[in-house]
Amino acid sequence: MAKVQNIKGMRDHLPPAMMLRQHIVATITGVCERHGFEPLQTPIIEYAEALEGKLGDDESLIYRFEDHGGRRLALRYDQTVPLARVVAQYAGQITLPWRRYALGPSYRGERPARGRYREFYQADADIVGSSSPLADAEIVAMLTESLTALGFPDFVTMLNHRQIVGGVARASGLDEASAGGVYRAIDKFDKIGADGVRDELLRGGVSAESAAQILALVQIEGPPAEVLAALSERLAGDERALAALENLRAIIDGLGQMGVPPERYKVAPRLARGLSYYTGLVFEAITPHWPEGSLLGGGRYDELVGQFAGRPIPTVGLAFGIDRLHDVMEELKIGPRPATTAVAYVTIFGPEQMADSLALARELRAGGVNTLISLDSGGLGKQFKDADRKGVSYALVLGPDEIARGEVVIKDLRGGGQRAVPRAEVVAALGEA
RNA sequence: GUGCCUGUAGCUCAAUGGUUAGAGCGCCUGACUGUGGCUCAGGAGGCUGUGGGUUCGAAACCCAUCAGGCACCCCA
Repeated sequence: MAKVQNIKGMRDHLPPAMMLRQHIVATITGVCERHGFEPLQTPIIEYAEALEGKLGDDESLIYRFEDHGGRRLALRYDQTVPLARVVAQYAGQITLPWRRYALGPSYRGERPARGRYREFYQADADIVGSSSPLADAEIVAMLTESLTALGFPDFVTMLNHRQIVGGVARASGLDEASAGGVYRAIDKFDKIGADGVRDELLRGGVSAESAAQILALVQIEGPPAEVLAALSERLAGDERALAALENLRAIIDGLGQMGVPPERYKVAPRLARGLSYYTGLVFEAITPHWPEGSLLGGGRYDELVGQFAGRPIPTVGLAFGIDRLHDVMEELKIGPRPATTAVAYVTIFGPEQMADSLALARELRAGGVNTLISLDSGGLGKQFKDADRKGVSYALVLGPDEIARGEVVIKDLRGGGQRAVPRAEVVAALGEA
């Protein structure tokens, strides 16, 4: 007999979890569509070649295999590479700038942990073909709207720019090659502290003097305007870093004008982010309730999309990790938690009343009320118990007396109590309840 | 991928190497032939993750394997 087991790092989502997941998805796609983003879906499988050479060190995490024809294929690693492929492949049918969102599973062969799985769902939202700081700001605004709508009480989005991070490294006399180690070290600041970062930098061959400078830059905190001012002072000689600071300033202005609450974002020079394809803005939303890491992140990547198209196509975007959002919401006990999809449970008094009950169920459904019909006419007690255990809020009774009077009894299984309402008013009564 | 911890009923957990592996919750039946939750009485449910080994004897000790958790790594 086959193993009764799912694959390591891949999960089944039973109804209670699935209902929360669908709420998360509906909330996020709602925000996307209110911003005029268009949906896109691509296959889970891509040519391995399409994914290779874009992820830096972690290509070993890609699931690869051969199909029956010997083609080298791979499961997609994120939604970004397929986006780049689509933009190049359908260049004639897509008008830039293009706002699109995509929802679906991606696969990484990592060691699973809490909030991190080998199969995970992402909702990806990107603005393709614009380098305007307004595009960057809109993405961050959508992130803020989404997390707020989901009910996250206290999240903050940390903003930084890759060329500021690069400037930090350059200011310390390091070349691009050794910069990667510097990014990784400072990215861990919140986890291992200043001394931890210093140790790691020294181990990586950075001089004590440079390490001290990097640490000083990275620890600058305060209101965005002040942080930007302090950074431009320290990075004064670095053209690219100054341009980046100007860009970040424009993005932050945009956030203000879009009405993003100031307490929801801050400039954080220590934010680096691992993915190597980011070129401009980088950001991560964090909450104190999830010390394991970020809720979601993203940034600007002006070169990746162009790799397929053969010309630069500036793009900024973000990825919501549905699984991670779900895990955190589960832990914080936020979000709706319906026990089932049905609101009403229509009992069947007996064989004589079955037709009336089925007709009532049909009326309720036509009126937009999710309705469960009993499969058992063997006693009301049993049916009430069934309805209660399913978590349905209202049980409806249509016995001989009710039918004679043209009424339906609505029994409130949550609060207790019951009342008789005229048959014609049942949908309205449940609608307002 | 590396290191550490864990795996016993549907769930949460008990059980000095020694009878037939237990409890709470949940589940099923009944008390209750037009009314769930509360109460009471009864009942079902286990090759102790899997496969080897040590031992007179293993849920417990050893090895392997699978799965989960934590740290590293990285990230959604």
